Amino acid sequence: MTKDINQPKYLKLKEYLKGEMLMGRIKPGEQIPSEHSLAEMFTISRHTVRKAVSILINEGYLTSEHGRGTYCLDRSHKRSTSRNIGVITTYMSDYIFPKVIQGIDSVLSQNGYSIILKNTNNDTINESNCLKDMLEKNVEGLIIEPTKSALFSRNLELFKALDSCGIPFVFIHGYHQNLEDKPYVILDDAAGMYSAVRYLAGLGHKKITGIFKADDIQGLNRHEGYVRALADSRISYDPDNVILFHTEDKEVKPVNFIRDMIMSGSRMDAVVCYNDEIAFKVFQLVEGMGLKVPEDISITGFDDSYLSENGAVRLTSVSHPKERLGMAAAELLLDILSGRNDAADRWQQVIVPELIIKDSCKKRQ
Amino acid sequence: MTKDINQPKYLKLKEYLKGEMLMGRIKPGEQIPSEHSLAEMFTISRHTVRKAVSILINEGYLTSEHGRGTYCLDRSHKRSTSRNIGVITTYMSDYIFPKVIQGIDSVLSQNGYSIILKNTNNDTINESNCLKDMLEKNVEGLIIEPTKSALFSRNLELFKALDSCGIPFVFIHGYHQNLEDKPYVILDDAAGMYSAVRYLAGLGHKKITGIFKADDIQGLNRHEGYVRALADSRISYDPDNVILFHTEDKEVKPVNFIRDMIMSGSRMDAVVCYNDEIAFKVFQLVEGMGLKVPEDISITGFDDSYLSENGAVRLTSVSHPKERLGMAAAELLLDILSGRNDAADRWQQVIVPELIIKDSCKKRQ
DNA sequence: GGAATCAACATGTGCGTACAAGTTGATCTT
DNA sequence: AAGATCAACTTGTACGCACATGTTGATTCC
Repeated sequence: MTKDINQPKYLKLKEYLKGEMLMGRIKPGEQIPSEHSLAEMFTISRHTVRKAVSILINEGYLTSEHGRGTYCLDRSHKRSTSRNIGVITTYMSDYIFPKVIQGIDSVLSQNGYSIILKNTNNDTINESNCLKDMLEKNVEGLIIEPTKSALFSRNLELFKALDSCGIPFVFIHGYHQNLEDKPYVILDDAAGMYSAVRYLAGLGHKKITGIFKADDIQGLNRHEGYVRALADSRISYDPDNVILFHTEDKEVKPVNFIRDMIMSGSRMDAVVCYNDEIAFKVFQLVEGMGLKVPEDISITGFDDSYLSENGAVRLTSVSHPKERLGMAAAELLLDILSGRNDAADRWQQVIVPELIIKDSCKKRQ
Repeated sequence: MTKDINQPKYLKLKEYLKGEMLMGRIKPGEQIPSEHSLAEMFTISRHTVRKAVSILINEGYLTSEHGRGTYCLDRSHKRSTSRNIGVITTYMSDYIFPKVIQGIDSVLSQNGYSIILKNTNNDTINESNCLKDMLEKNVEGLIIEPTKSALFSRNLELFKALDSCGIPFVFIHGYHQNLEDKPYVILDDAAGMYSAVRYLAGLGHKKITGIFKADDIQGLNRHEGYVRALADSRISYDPDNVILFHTEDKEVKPVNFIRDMIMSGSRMDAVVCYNDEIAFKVFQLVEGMGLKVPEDISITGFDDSYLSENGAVRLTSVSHPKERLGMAAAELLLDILSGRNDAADRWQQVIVPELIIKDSCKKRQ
């Protein structure tokens, strides 16, 4: 090991900095002196400092942040360079998915990443296969809409495998209850449903039927908001007035239930629905039975989708910032990837939706 | 994916050089122009050239030898069986995209492939970047919805590069006119529009306004079907009765035109629209002006999307087997990949759509 | 007390220059 | 003809300057 005294200056500086880091005198996360001060310290030009630093950035020792400074990186695991991010959704419908994926793509593609897309069709076994595929494909990170998130995840081992491979992941829309300490970006579903029910109560409605999805956490949270809003409105909770459905019977159970309730003569004042898809089905059913919305029955949806906008009656719905949600998840993942886990207070992001009042609710006569 | 036109100069040069190499205009082993001459060619400083070159050296594209020159490296060892298929669409909207991607995914995932998804936002420059990305990511094949397919493709070299890398691709929805010998799966757009116009003529309508997109081949073909149907119905073609629009003015031009025509007193009997999005906009405009659909004006859409189903009046539209189209493209690509190109007679698939008659057209009094 | 502003400082981009040092091929010398 | 020399090219190192752009925290203003 000959220490060539005639090394170029930029190599000398590079070796010095690398040595400081390898010996632990500069620790991961720590800021190194600014380019200007390094230039002064070594009596070389800033240009030469930048050359030394750029090599160390390329070798994965440093990272620099515009306007802030240059920082020592954690080199415990070497980075892969596939520049691919896996995205696992539950569905690829025209309902929420397109805008969310647009948001994700706009951020990722701008940062040179590509999306590998998979969907589970809300089936736990498919989720397991998707995760295995992603592990094989050496993606650099994952954005996951959890499947059947109301239940404890059966794929816990696979998520742990992601951890041990150093592949970070961000949940979107919800999270598994046994993975609640992981990063996620979700809506405040309870608050959204709360505002819808409070609004209907304020219009004088007493018998407010609720339709909720029972196999994902969004459904449970929306139900919780429903319960809280009833209590705060001094309306007693009636289990017979609540319909819980699963993915498998979403096409039939809600409408059958509402039809039976109306035909048996016990008509409700209003229906709050898990989402616009259900609300739209209920709307079509009610109008098909000769009743008028909102004159006879008020209806609210959730997600503020095209279904709430394009129909014969515009549905009052709870907003869903779909694109923003996707962008937030992508940005969070990129932050984690770049080692900026100082953003621990941004790991769990909850976006509060708003009630968008349109034409499907009316004061009770 | 927004393509920043204000890229730094060194990035522009980097992208240029990378593109030349990916397209095979600079071959492995070949020497690139000297730093001095590149600086002259791009009227930038040598310093900036060096910055661009140093990035490409780091990425493994180039190697430089002191005193001799800088040379293109062989990147062939990068290729392997990734089990990834690239999918490039024009948009990621909720309109047609979700069902097409569902169809593609259902076939590909069943065969163990994953989708790498990108979209061009119907911008040729973005298409170029998407193709370059895909070349780098060693996908095994590509499904491409062409961008601005009415024009000759400006990315011919990149498509040729795909060929020379042995990466097969299938066009969907349309094809570039200078790539018409490549495999594709498309709709018979002319036949679809023909049936809509013939139907309206059969209802007694004489003045049938047509709205067509002029920058993709679907629009041109639908226009052609319109022209043929008028001729076969013995209605003379009136250029003032036809509106052509581009991606960039789709939001304003069609509706403004129709509004002006109605306000100037020259009302049309019927409007055939490029797609349901336009038809829905026209529908909202017409009703907003106090006219009734279909009593006063008949309207047809195209694509048989949710927009034709959920509105106050169900729009008569031309079917679009979105999911089947995606599946057909994926199956064709898999056939080509497995070497079954004996199916040369299946390389160009044209699916004939049908007119779906609903409630937005009526016999002329 | 909170919002807006701004100066100081960080990195990023880009130009100019100069000279060092390795390679090549033509020319000169013997 | 063989070897030395040298001019003309290449890339490598190093300096200087200017301005753009992003971040931060102190200050000011309402």
